[in-house]
Formats: sequence, C-alpha cells, structure tokens
Amino acid sequence: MTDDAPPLDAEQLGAYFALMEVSSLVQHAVEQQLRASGDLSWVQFSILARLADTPGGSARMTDLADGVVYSRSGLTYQAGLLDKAGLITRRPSSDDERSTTVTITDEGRAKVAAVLPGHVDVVRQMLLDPLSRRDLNTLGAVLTRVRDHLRAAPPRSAKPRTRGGAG
Amino acid sequence: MTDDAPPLDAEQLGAYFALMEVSSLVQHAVEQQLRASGDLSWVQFSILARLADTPGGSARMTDLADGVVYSRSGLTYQAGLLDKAGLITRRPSSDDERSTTVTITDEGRAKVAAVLPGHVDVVRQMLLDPLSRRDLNTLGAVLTRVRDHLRAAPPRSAKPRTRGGAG
DNA sequence: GTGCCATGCTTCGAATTCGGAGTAATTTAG
DNA sequence: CTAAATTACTCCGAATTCGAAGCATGGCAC
Repeated sequence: MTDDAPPLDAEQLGAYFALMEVSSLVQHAVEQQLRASGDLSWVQFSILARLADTPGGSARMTDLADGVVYSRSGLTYQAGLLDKAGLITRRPSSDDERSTTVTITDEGRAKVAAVLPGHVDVVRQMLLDPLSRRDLNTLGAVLTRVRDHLRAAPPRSAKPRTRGGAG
Repeated sequence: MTDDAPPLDAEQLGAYFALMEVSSLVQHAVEQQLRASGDLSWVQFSILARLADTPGGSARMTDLADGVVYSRSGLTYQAGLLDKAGLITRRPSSDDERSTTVTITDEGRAKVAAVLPGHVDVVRQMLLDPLSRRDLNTLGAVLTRVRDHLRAAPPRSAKPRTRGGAG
C-alpha cells in the first residue's frame, strides 16, 4: 500500500476542487446551450468541431477518440447518431480497410456554424468574462503545461508496447 | 438572437480547451482509481467526502445536490446505492419531515480514509506535479474567481423564486 | 382551521455511457 | 506465403444519468 501519502494542503485542494467544479459547471451550461440551440450533445459538437477544423474535413475514428476523451464504443454510438442525422458520413478508409473515415457534411458544417455563436457566448460569459487578459494567458499556459505532462505520462493509458526491454 | 458573436482568439480557445481536456483527463483517472481501490464512483466519493467534512457528518439531500453538480434524481439513485452499501444512512429530517437527512456511517468514513491516499496520489501525479508552487497558487486564484462569478450569476440555474405572480 | 402554492424527495422511462466480446484487416516472424 | 499477434471498429448487456411527473409536507393567506 501507500506508505506515506501526505495529504494535500489547502492551496492544492482549492485548486483541484475549483478546477473540477468550474469545468463541470461550464460543461453543463454548454451542454444545455448546445442542446437547446441545435440538438447537439457536447461530444457531438466536439466531434463536428474537430472535423470542421481538419483540412479535409475527415478523420479516422481513432483520431477522433484520441482527441475527445471518450470510449471507443461511445464514439461509435455518437457517430451513428451523427451519421443518421446527416451531419457526417462514414466509409472505410482507402488506406486501411479496417479503419473508418469520418467526414463532415455541408449540413454538419452548417450545424456547427449555427451553434457556434451561442456556444462562444456561453464560454465567454462563464469562463472568460471574469478573467483579465493576463489571467487568461496564465490559465492557458498552466493548463497547457498540465496537459502536455498528461500526454507524456498517462497513468492509465500507458501501454508499454514492448514489455520486455527497458522498464 | 446573437447579432454579432466575435469568435474567440487563440488564447481564449486554448484556455477553454485545455481546461476541458485536463479536467476530463483528471476526472477519468480519478474515477478509475476510485473504482479499483474502493468500488466508488466519483460522485459517490464526492458525497462521502462532503459528508465526512461536515461537522455532524450529516446533510440534507438538497445541500448535497448543491455541492455536487448533479441532478436530484441522480443523487437519489447514488444515495440509494450508498445506503445499501452501508456507507450512509437516510432518515427523515427532524426539522422538516419532507427533508431527508443523510449521515455518513463509520464504515463510510473508513471507506473514505481507505481510498483517499490513492486519490491524492492520482491528483498529485496528474495535476500537481507539473506545477510550481507559484503556478498552483495562480491556478487556484483564477479558478476560484471564475467559480465565484459563476455562483453569483448562474446562466441556467437562475431561479427567480418569485415567479412574477403568475403561476 | 382550511385551501393553495412552494419545497423536498422519489419514481419512472428514455437516452447515454462504458467495458468486454466479437469480427475483419494489417503487420510481423519464419 | 502462412500463422500469430496487433490494431480498428462495432455489437451487446449492465450501469448511470437526466427531466418530468408524482407524492407528501410546510408555509401563508384568509
């Protein structure tokens, strides 16, 4: 077991709880707005936005799943919904037959364009408004560093693909 | 409608995305750890932790729901699970008969104590390690300001309690 | 005291999520 | 080239989540 796990002090706890609460609140509000303005969930919007931001408007399922923190099966489900709604198309990748290439449709782009202003509004109102430009830069810098750290050393997804060599 | 919603610039987008991704990653990892070490979900842990931190170890459902960003029905469900597991007890409040007072049991406290070290470990490893003390303070301060702002002007939970006479 | 609305919680049905099993295709080893 | 391992995705069942409706209690007006 853990021999010594010194508790977190007030500052650490405060930062942790504030992070979780703020992100929860923001995500909840964004989800409501997205649902009301375009019948989209947060995940669906994330998928569409990511596709819209990609040069060809296409990506493989895996790339999508990596970008969005999401299970593969959940992504399949949502992609099915999006497909049925005509916002994306799916077809086997030409390069790898086992891979599915997802492409955003014009209707999908229109949907993103339609909900984006409201989305931005909510984010601005909830997250950006109370922050000075300086605070914003700092927040971005700090969180980016954390994210890079997480990507470099994921505690759960660490899949040493060559289990034998270096440990 | 939104007449003009100027898009977010790179810094704003970066901060927003980084916030959502980091919190998602951290929550996911914490959830895995909690599940593995004590068969608890994040919400269940939040409930227990909040109760354990309360003087009498008790709280009303409403207070719990306010603290955790959660629907009432979801809280009822989780409280039922926690009750069945013997980690909390529920009984009608002596003050308000319609209110349910939730109290953490000794077993509940033991559970919290059991999973806390691992929980702290994960948080430290994922969030705290890559941050300097200075960064941590800044992060906490900035996020706290955002949270206060959100609590002061909730865009969705705004519940004008005097509905204007009409019913 | 009686009637009416607000509040607190639970139940219900529908939708979403996850992990694991299953299928198909690519890569690697010999 | 053939067999085994790996990778990519989908299907399935179980668990969790939410919003709306329902039930009971409390506060208030009269």
